[in-house]
Amino acid sequence: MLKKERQAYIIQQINIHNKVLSSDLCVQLDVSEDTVRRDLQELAEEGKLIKVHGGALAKSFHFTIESKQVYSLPEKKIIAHKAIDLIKDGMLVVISGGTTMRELVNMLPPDLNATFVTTNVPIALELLEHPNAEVIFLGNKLLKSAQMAVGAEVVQRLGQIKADLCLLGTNSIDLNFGITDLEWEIIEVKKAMIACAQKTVSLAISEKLNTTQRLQVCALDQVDVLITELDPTNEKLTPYAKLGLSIL
Amino acid sequence: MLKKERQAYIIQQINIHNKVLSSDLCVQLDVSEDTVRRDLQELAEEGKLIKVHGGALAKSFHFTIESKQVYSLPEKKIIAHKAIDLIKDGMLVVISGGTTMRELVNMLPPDLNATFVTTNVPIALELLEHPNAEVIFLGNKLLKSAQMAVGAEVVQRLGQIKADLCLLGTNSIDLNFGITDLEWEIIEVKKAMIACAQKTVSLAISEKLNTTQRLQVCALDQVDVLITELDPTNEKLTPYAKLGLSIL
DNA sequence: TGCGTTCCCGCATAATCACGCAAAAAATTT
DNA sequence: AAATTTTTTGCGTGATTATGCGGGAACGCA
Repeated sequence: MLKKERQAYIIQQINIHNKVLSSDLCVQLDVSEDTVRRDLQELAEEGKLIKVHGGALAKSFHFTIESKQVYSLPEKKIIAHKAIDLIKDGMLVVISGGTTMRELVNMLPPDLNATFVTTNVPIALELLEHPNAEVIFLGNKLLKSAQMAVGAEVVQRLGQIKADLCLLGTNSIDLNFGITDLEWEIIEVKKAMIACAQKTVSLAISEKLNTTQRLQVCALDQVDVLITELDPTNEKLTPYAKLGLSIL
Repeated sequence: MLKKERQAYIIQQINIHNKVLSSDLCVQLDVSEDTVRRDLQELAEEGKLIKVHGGALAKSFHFTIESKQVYSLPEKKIIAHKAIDLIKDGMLVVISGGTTMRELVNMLPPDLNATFVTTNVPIALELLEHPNAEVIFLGNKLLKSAQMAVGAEVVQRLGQIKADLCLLGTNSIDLNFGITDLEWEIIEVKKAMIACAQKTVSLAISEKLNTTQRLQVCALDQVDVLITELDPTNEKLTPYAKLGLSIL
């Protein structure tokens, strides 16, 4: 077996498992541990992996302490409060994820009698704490990064729903590109959410205004209401109002 | 398992729970307490956490925010530990709810590569924290009391699954009446879980032995393994062993 | 105060690593 | 095709690192 082949195999293994053990590799490749170690060292120098005692880790294997996002930002509370007024008794509400949404669910008036549809696990959990809310979770394979269910199954079942309201936590909103998001699987679900609801509401902190991500969820003409923590008369919002969005 | 991996896992646990216990970690990671302690010490020197007696705290730990983590009974840890040995790489595991199950999910070895199917929201959330587990949530209407999805939809989709293992949190188990539970909708789902799995494991604290509820989930002949916190040779368990159950 | 847990220290063991050297393999030149 | 150079590999040695265990000290709780 050629050296290049071996190293390619190592990279491949790293990509699959995010790690390799020297001891494993020297069995799989039928070479001595020294050779494996030299290979790993070379690959490490080329920046293709991180060498550690006993093996190597994927370059993407970095662990940082991300301080847990404080979800009691006052802005989010303001937004949540405004949005809650849109939810009336008897409504069927489709609700996405995000910390703002969690804040909203937490603040729901206890006597509200509404049905909520979500694919987001933490949101579902919060909703379960509500005494009167009926909760429908559309499940399937769960996406770790967003803690939500995604996939054709979810999209299809959203298509069978006629909702009154779609509450959309929004990462990025822009005059030209509309609402955008990071991951393909997420925008698929959000699209379906918007499509099934009579009225779509975008909840966004003002810092998310006029920012974009790679993938488009929908254009602004599909959004009916925009909620930020700002006063509706704020000049940052006037361009959005001119496009026909209701500002709250 | 590589040292860095272990430390990354510790950091992750800290990020999730704001704290870790050395005693927990050494079980989860399958290393001695000394090793855990040395890891914590290293990470503390790097400023990634705060070492305290018995474990460590997140750097951002606020004493005002007491994490509402339920104090878990040591019995449940023993049970969880026994059950984890049954889960092997590549398995498809159907898993019910309950605090014991949560303990189990929390203790899953980080390098385990398995797929989990559940209908329980808190369990799904815990599973999402696991670095390698694939999580499938079978959703539908959520039952507030059990924080799980129930209904024909769930049962039907469970019927489409061929699982290797069914881990069943058990409220009541009795020699005559088998496993019983409180609510109609729950037993429907549990029945389906048992039916779709090759092997059914009942996890029960010994105080649940020889108790009954109103509704039967299944007779004992459908249960393959019974796990309690007791020693398998304990006389309380011998009648169950005589019925053909494996006792762990 | 007393008891169980956790911690700290040193040591033993085993695994891993780094280095040099020589054999083997591959590539290059003659 | 033979000879020479270069690269690669395996092995031995000793250093380094990682881990577990025992014993005594320190800690925390009742």
